[in-house]
Amino acid sequence: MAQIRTFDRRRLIFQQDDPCPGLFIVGEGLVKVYNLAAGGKEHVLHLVEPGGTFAEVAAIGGFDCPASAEAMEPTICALLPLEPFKRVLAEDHGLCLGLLTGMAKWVRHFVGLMEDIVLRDALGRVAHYLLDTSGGRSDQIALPAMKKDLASHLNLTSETLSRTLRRLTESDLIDLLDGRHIRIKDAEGLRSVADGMFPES
Amino acid sequence: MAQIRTFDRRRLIFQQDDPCPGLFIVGEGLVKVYNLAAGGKEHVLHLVEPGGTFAEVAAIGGFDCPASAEAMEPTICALLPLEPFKRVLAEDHGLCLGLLTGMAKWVRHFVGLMEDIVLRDALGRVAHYLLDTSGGRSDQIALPAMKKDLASHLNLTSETLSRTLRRLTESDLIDLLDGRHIRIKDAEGLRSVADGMFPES
DNA sequence: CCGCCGCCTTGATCTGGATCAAATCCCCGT
DNA sequence: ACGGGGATTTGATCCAGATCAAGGCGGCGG
Repeated sequence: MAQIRTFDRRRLIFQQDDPCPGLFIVGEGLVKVYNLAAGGKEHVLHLVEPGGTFAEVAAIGGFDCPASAEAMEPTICALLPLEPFKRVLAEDHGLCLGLLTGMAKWVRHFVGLMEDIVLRDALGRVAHYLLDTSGGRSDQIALPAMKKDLASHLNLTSETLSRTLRRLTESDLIDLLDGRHIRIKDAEGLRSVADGMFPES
Repeated sequence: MAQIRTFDRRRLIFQQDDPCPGLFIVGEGLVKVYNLAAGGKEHVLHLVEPGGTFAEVAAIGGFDCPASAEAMEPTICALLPLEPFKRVLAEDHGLCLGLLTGMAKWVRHFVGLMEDIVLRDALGRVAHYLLDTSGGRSDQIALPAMKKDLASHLNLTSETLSRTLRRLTESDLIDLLDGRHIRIKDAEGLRSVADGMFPES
């Protein structure tokens, strides 16, 4: 029922205000979902990794795409077109319930991002992002994308992100392993920075 | 099946991290849904007028309240407690579909707010808010709440909101009728300010 | 292996909006 | 009407983070 779609690196998948083509599920690669301001500034709403979906909200709500999407790496997606999706949705109550709770979780995550941007300063945002991304699982974090895109996600410039990571390193809260990997040295301390404390050193 | 609940002015309805009591529907009054930062700064997520609902997301997703809610005026709500709500939801496919599209619209509105906060400056945010609130219907706008709460919703201070409204007035784009009412004089011009143009005068 | 181009870091400066500080205004209860 | 307390306006100053400006560092194609 679904189609397979492949996209080269830097390929635009859809643009803001395009009619919604359906529900995408990422199989491989990385997709950046973002908005553009009049002046050209970009805000990265969501970085979608394999297993994630995008364009669900527009597909369900029946309106045009509220953002643009671009493949950041060679990417393979399954696309479930709008009509069959709506048909299945109208029949399958279990699916409907599942989507509802999935959407609720997604909204909550999104409210969290908004809170970060509005209520935390740069240091707090980065600290909170690192804790969230590590998931408490491991103290080893692989950044999902280029730093400039992470910075945009957190509504920072890449310069500020760079300086902020340096500050956290100098306070012995994290280690910068290489450009793409970070180790959390002091999760406790990082948590207090995320909650507005000033790092000691 | 639902209970009626009344709240005095300034009465806290629930706090962030409380277990979700269920789905609220406002009958009369005004409810402020907001988050607090560590340092005490407040962000108004949503101002709920009669006919609106709140706490839906937590009720559906089954997690704790992601924000706090306070009655801004004497307020009457219907509260549909969690258990009966879940029971109905599990049985009624039509309701489930309705909630799903309602939630999608809400997410979209919310993405719009995020876009505003991240991609527009103070002038653009206020101009866009005024256009959105008028709905193109009438050129007469009744502000739903105190200016300091509107300012917080747009991630501004009340001082900046005040100055911004003055600038728009001096550019002949709006008229300040009284503390609670604004008339749009030049919707065209306001739109271009919202899209990043500098007001002429 | 080399060269190039784009990302990342670091430093210097600038600025929009926050913060601090007064007046006023306005609503509401007495 | 009167008084009081919070809301709003207005002015002066401050500051976190943006912007501007160089280097430095990879990674990839040839």
